Amino acid sequence: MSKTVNKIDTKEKIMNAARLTLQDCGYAGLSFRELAKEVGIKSASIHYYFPTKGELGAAVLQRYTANLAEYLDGLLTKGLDQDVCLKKYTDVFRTTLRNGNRMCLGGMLAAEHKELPAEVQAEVINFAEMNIRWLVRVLFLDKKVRLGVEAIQSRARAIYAAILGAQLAGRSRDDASIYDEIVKTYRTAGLIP
Amino acid sequence: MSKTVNKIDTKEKIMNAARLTLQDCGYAGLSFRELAKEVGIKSASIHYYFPTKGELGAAVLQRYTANLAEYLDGLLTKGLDQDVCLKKYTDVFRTTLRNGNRMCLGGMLAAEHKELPAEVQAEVINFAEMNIRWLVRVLFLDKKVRLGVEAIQSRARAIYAAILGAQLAGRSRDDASIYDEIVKTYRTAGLIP
DNA sequence: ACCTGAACACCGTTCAAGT
DNA sequence: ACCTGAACACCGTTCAAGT
Repeated sequence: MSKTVNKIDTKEKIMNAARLTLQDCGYAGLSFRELAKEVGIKSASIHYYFPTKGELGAAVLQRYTANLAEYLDGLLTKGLDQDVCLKKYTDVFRTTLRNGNRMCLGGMLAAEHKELPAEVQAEVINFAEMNIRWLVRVLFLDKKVRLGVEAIQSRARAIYAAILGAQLAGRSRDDASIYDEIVKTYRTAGLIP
Repeated sequence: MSKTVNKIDTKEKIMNAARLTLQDCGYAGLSFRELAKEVGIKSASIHYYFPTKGELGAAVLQRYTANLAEYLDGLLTKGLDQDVCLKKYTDVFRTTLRNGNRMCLGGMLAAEHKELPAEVQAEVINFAEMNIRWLVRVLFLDKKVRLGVEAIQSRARAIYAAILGAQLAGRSRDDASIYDEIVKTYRTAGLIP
C-alpha cells in the first residue's frame, strides 16, 4: 500500500517537474539527469516509470490537454456568455506567460515538431484540436455576428493560431505585456469577437 | 587568393547548411557533427569559423534578417501598394513552410528563447523589429482605414505575431494549406487589411 | 590559414545487479 | 516493485598537433 502511494507520488513528481521544464525549455531542453535531480532519484530510475522520453512527453501532454479541457468545459457548463468565455480563454495563456515566461505546450512543441517522437506529435495535435473544438462551441454562442459553420471552424483555427503567436512574441521579448497588447489588438481588429 | 576563396566558400557552406537545419530542427536540433558532415569537414573545424554555436546562430540570423529586409524594402521602393505588399509578405512565410515544412527563424527561435545564448536572443528581436517596422510603413500606405500612429504600431505587432502563429499551426499538422486558410481568415476577419 | 584527433563533461538509453 | 552504476553512442567545446 505505502509502496503504491510512493510510486504514484514519484510518478506525479516526475510529470509535474517535466511539464514545467517543457513549458520553459522545450522538449530538447528537458534532461532526464536534471529531471532526476529535481525529483531526488537517479536518471535511470525515470525509465522505470517512462521507458522513453517520448512516452514521458506524451503522458505529460495528455494530462495537460485533459486539465485545460476540464477547465474550459466548466466555463460552458456554467453557462457563461461568449465574451466572458473568450476573456477567460485568453487569460489562460496570459497566466502561463506571466508564470515564469512559460509557453503553452501546444505552441512550444509545435515549433519542435520535427524533433518530436510520433506519440508526442500526436498529442500536440490533440491539444490543438481540443482548443479549436471548444472555440467553435463558444463562437456558436454569438448572437451578434452570425457566421456559417465553415466560417466558425476557420475562425476558431485562426484564433488558436493567433494566440500561440502572441505568446511567442511576448516570450521572445521577455515581456508578458506584449501578449496583452497583441491580444487587445486582435479584439479591436475584429479577429476575436 | 584561392585559399581566401576556399575559406569564404566553406564559411558560406556552413552558414547555408546551418540556416536550413535551424529552420527545420531548431537551435537544439543543430548539431556541429551533422553540420560538419554536410559541409565535408570535421566538427572541430567549424569552430575555426564560428568559435561557438551561439556565434554561428547569430551570424546566420543576422544575414537572414538582412536578406528579408532587402526583399521587403525593394517592394516599397518599387512603389507597390498595400494589398500587394501584404500579399507578398504573407507569401514569404507560405513559401518557407512549403519548402520542406520549414519555419521562419523568428518564430522557431522565439520558442527556444530560454535555451538561446544572449547574442542569438538579440538577433531574434532584431528580426522581429525589422518585420514590424516594415509592416508599419505598409500600414501607413492605407487610404481606406486610417489608423492612428499607435494603432498602426499595435496592428503591425499583431500581424507579425499572428503570422508566426499560423506558420506554427501549419507546421505541427505537416500541412501548409492550414497556413493559407488561417491567413485567409485573418484577412476576412479584418486583422490584415 | 586551415584542419584534425583526442579528450572533457554533457545527453537518452540499456541492462545487469542490487534491495 | 523500485532503484542504481556502468556502459554505449551522442552532444558542444577545447587544445595541442599537424599541414
